[in-house]
Amino acid sequence: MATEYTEHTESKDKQPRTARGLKTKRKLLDAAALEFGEKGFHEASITGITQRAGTALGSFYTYFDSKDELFSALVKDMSMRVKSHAAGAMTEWQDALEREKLALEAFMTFAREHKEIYRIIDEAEFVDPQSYRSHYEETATRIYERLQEGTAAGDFRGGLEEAHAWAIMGMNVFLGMRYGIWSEEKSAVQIADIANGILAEGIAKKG
Amino acid sequence: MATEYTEHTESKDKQPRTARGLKTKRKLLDAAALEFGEKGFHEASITGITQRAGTALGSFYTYFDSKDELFSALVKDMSMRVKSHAAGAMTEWQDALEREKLALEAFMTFAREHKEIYRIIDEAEFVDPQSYRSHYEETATRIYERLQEGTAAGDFRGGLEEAHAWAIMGMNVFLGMRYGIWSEEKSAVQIADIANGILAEGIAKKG
DNA sequence: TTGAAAGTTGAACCATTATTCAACTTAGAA
DNA sequence: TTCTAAGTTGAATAATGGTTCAACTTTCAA
Repeated sequence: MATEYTEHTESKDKQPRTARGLKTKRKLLDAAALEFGEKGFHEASITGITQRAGTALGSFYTYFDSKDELFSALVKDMSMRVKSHAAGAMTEWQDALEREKLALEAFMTFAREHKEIYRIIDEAEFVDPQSYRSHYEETATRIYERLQEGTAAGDFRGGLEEAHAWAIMGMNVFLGMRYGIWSEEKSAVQIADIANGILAEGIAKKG
Repeated sequence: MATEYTEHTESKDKQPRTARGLKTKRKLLDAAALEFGEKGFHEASITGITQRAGTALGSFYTYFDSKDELFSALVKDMSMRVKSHAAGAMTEWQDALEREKLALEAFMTFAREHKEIYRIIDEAEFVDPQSYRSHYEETATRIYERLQEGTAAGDFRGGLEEAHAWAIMGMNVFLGMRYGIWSEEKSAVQIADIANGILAEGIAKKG
C-alpha cells in the first residue's frame, strides 16, 4: 500500500491473463465489496471474501498483493462509480440550482442502492487516507466548477469559493447518511428540495 | 461493549478507589486519546497506550474491561467535550444567525486544538456505531432546537425541519475537516463567515 | 495434440496482540 | 504501627487471520 501508485493499482504482474482469471478476479472484487461493506475492513477476512467468491484462499493472492491493496482498489472503484452515477443524472437542467438538486438526488439514490459502497469510502479515512482525501478533494473540485459555471450563467451570485463547495458537499454527505442509509423516511426528492431551499435562499427570514 | 450501557460506562467494579488509582486511570485515558488519534483504533495497541502512560501492561485491565470499552468511553468523553466547548462559545449573541456563526467558529477552533479527538469520533462509525449515531443525532437535535428558537424569534424563516439541521451539521463537519484539520489556510472566522453567508441568503443570484 | 504458462488449492507458517494471572508493592484506615 | 484492600507488574496464554508455497489442474497457442 505504501509503495502503490500505479494507475488503477494492479501491481505489475497480477493482472489475469485469461478469461477464467478475469472472471475469478471479478468474483473476488464483488465478494470483497460485500464483505467490507458488511463487516468493515478489520472484521472482514480474506477467508470470508474467498468463501463468498467461491474460490480457494490462495487464489486471492493470485490477483492481489494484500488485503490493503484490495481495499484501496475498491475505494477507487466506488469513488468512480458515485461520480459517474451523479454525472449521468445531471444531463438535463434549466439552471444551476436545479442541477445541484439533481446531483443530491442522484447521490441519495445511489447511497440507498449501495449502502456498502458508502461505508467503504468512509473507512478509507483510516485504511487508505490518500484515497479518501482524493475522493473528497475531487468531488469538491467538481462542485466548485459547477458553482463557477452557475455564476457565469447568472444563476449564482458572485464571490463563491472552494469553501462553498465543501459546505455543499458536507450537506450532501450528511443528508445522504441520515436519510439515505440510516432511514428512508423521506424520499430523495424531499431531501433534495430541502437542501436546495438552503442554496436558493438560506434560512434567514426575509425583510 | 455489547453489554455496556451504564452511564459513563465504568463497568461495575473498575472504578479507582484511591488517589493513586484515579491518577493512573487519567494517565491511561490521556495516553489512549493520543494513541488512537495517531494510529487509529486497530493500529493502536494496549502496549502502546500503557507505554505512553508509563504504566505496566496489566494495569490497563485494572480500569478497563477491554480495548473496545476504553474506546467507547473515549468517544463519549470527546463528544461531550465538543458539545460543551461549543455551548461555551454561544453565550453572547444578537440573533440566531450570529449564534450559528459562533457555533461553527467554536467547532473549528476545537477541531484544530484537538485533531485526535476529531478522528476518534469518525472511527466510532466502525468501532462503536451506537455512540457514533448518538453523537450526531444529539448534535442534530441541538441544532434543530436552535433553528426553532430562531424561527420563534423571527430571525429564521418558518418550515425548517430536522433535515435542515442535518444539512447544517454536515456543512460544519466538512468545513471543520477541510479547513480545521487538513489545513489552516483560512481562519476559523473566515470559514464561519462563508457558511453563514449560505445560511443568510443562499448562493443564488437575487432578482 | 501437447506442453508451458496461467490458474487453483488449502494446509502450514508466522506474526501480532488482546487478555489473563499469580506474585509483588503500596496506600491508608483502624 | 499494622494489616488488608487496592494497585502494579510483565511473562505467559490463546486466538486470530494474513500470507506463503508446493502440488495439482486447466487453458490455449502453436
